[in-house]
Amino acid sequence: MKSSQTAYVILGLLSIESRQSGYDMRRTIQGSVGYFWGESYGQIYPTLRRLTAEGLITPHGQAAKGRPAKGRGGRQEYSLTAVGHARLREWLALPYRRDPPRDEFLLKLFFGRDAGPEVSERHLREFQEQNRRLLATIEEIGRIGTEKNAQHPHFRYWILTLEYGVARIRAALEWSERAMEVLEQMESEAGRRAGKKTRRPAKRRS
Amino acid sequence: MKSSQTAYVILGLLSIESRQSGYDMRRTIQGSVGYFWGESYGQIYPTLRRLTAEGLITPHGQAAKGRPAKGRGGRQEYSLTAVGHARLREWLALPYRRDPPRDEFLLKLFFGRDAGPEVSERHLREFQEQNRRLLATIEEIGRIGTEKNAQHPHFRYWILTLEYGVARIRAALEWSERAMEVLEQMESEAGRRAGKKTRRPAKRRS
DNA sequence: ACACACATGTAATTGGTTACATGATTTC
DNA sequence: GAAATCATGTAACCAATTACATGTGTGT
Repeated sequence: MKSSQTAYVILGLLSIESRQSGYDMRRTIQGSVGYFWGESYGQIYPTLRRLTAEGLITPHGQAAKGRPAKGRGGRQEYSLTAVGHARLREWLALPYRRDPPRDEFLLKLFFGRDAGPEVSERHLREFQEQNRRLLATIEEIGRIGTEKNAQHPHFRYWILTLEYGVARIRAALEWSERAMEVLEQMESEAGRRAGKKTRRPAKRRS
Repeated sequence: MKSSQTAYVILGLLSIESRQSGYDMRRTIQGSVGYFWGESYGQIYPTLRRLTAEGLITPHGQAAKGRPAKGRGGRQEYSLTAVGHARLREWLALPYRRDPPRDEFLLKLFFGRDAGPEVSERHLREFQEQNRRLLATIEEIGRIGTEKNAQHPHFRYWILTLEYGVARIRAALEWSERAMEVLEQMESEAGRRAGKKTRRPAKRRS
């Protein structure tokens, strides 16, 4: 009845392309919505079963009877049923729920003064690198997607989400430049206060 | 030993201001880091106990012996211990972990074509309103914070996080303007294809 | 008298990650 | 024949939300 978000990702993916296995889905997710959504196998496989039991998707081929059938041949593909498709559309029309925000980077920055500016600076640098990598990834996704899917009816929705990702990351990077200056400023102040020998605030012990 | 993030929020809050109760903390969180962090009572109170047991915080006053002591007088305040403070600093120095991203708004937009542009437009409009409200909130937090805390040693870290929030939201709003145009464009195309009588794509039933 | 804000907590449930286990097939 | 990749799954754990339960003091 009340399906998790994972279920809808699966339905959505199958609505775009039939005959995907759990393994496929995970890879598709990483290569398309990866920058704003993630799923683990531990979540995908059980959900696949549940959706099958509920009749929202159907397995293909000999249909999963008997043992799990491991190994490369053990591949089990699924497709959407009409019911599943209807269910997806229902869900799409429902207001999205915004999940409680949790950003540990910001949390550490917020409490950062206790650790001294060098620590925050380190986190910030990591943040920048991460965002640059992410930007590269998104742009790559966009490039590949445009090459081979420009005709696809979903295409325009896809670029919308991509563009949002790009906008968000660019904003983060711009902010991070300014933030870095602030932190460097604070460090040099701390250094001056501490005298010439060390630029560390006195606190440090071994 | 391995403490949840909630534990560190508590330690952090107490490092800034002592003698807070669980109730206080929740309100403080909402009024300061609320736009990037949330906590529920169901998480705070158990954690408070655990942290007390581990000696990272101490209860004040008659110290929590006997019954829970409900009602307005039942207020139990806590402060950081030296160990707790050390632990906070340790955690601050550790690399932040980035939690798996999950944005249902983007997910629905990504799969949006199945529901037609009107649906996505509705979500987008909600998204805009939400972000405008959030922007107002953050700016309010910033205003109040600047008025009464400009001297506070943590102040510069706080504005950094606030500014990030503002930057992120502004980017979201700018993007949303462009996105709205795209969706409207799609709608008018769909309307044209469907003839003069209705501007809805044929799909609709009921 | 009533509503509201203060104040603390528990139980049930969910949603999810991580680590593990297994094994086939391709490629080098 | 070793390593990488394809492929499926389970068990243990954990973090967190939600809904509930309880009760006091203050302001109108």
